[in-house]
Amino acid sequence: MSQYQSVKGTRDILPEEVVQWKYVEDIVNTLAGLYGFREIRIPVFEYTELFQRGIGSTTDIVGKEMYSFQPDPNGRSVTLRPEMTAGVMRAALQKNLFSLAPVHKLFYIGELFRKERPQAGRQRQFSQFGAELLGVSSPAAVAEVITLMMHVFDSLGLGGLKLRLNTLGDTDDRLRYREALQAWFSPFHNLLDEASKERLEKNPLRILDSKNPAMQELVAGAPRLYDYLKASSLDDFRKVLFYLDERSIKYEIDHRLVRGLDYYCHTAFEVTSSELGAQDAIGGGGRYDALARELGSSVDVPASGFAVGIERLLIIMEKQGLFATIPQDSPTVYLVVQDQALADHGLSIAWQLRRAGIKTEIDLASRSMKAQMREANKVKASYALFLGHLEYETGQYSLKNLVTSEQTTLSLEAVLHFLHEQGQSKPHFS
RNA sequence: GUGAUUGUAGCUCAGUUGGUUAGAGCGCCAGGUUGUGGCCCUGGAGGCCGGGGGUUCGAGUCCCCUCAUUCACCCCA
Repeated sequence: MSQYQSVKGTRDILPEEVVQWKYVEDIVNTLAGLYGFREIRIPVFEYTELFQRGIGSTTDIVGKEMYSFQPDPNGRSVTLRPEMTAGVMRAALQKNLFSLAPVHKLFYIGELFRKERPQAGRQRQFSQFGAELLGVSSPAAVAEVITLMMHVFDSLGLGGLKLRLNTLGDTDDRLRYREALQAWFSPFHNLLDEASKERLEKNPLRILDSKNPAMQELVAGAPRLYDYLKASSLDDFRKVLFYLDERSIKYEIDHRLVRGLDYYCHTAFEVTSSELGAQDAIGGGGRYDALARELGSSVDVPASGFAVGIERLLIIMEKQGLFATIPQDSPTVYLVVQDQALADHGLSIAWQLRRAGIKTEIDLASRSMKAQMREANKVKASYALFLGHLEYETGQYSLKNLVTSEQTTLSLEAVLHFLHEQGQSKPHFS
């Protein structure tokens, strides 16, 4: 064990795993593009107030999970981003994107930081991809965002996911419901657990999705937000469901689904997987019409978005054996050099092959031919190209197909030609 | 922040009621004749048994502390 180890809740992604990450990222890039979303990259840290305003000071994220610090003695407090939405909206407002066009469709892939106790599927540094559709208040926008998210899951081949939806109504609806909830819970004040008591004051809706069985029992009899929705809110939600039905996207309606962030309104959704253990949410999102105003915008910017946890996604893919289909990035040629005397010549040939766009591996440690062959086999090279003294003198090289074990003797030009014919060369810079 | 769990070679783990030089499999390295892999065989390197203190003639094995890990609660991706 080395003296230093990675910080609690962080981990290294080694090359074998990076392949998996890129595979996922490629699909995200492709599909987001297919739906007309363009990538945005924003800073990993922001002024702390952005998150306090944007996410809500009553949330756990802001209350106890942020990594905040002062960049200099007189500086304002800054915070490592614990989520993306607030930052994306900030960027859009700061850059006046809405004066260029009323609608912006953005997606992102990036790392987030929350100071939580690590456990299965939860780390202090983790990654999400997500999309934000800004400037559209139609239920079509949420449907669009959900559809993209589910399309990604589908393309990756994930099975056994459950999409749950709820509607939180608009501000009026929630205000009236909030009062109704407080009135209903008040007589049971003594039965509430610590967290719920606090929520009763600050954000009674959050009592609804408590995991505490005792609370759930209590909640079962509580009034439903659904019954407090005005007609237009109800229509909005029904329209979302209509779109999902039309696209054959399966879902469940869950009246207790509230979501932890204050900025949501109308449709909220969450996707869970039974493969994940206790932290079973792989993605979620919803509509957040009030966020822009909250951040000081002078105009309304209705918005919808989702975020998906990449580490959790990869856990599911691993468990479902979905990595087998990822193509291996193995070399085409392993150049086997007889001995030290030919090492420099070997390097020269390797360089020529690479210039020709042929993925070539060579042993820089001058090990025995046997060792080189074992290595060639281990890295799954397609061919071994032998450079011995005979080849050096005659200019005729032995090329061995490592799958069929067939071996032929060719000039270097013929080797290049042959590999090009085989489609083994790739586009390159020259 | 709370609770529980585990901590022996790079990895996965054995290590009996505390008793001599701490083991296996995989991986790694090198060989198995003269320039060639996968299988097989042989050999080798690699462990202050997480760290500190204590009990004991003697501790990987018992006790305490500490650090780390993992899982769960809270909450979220």
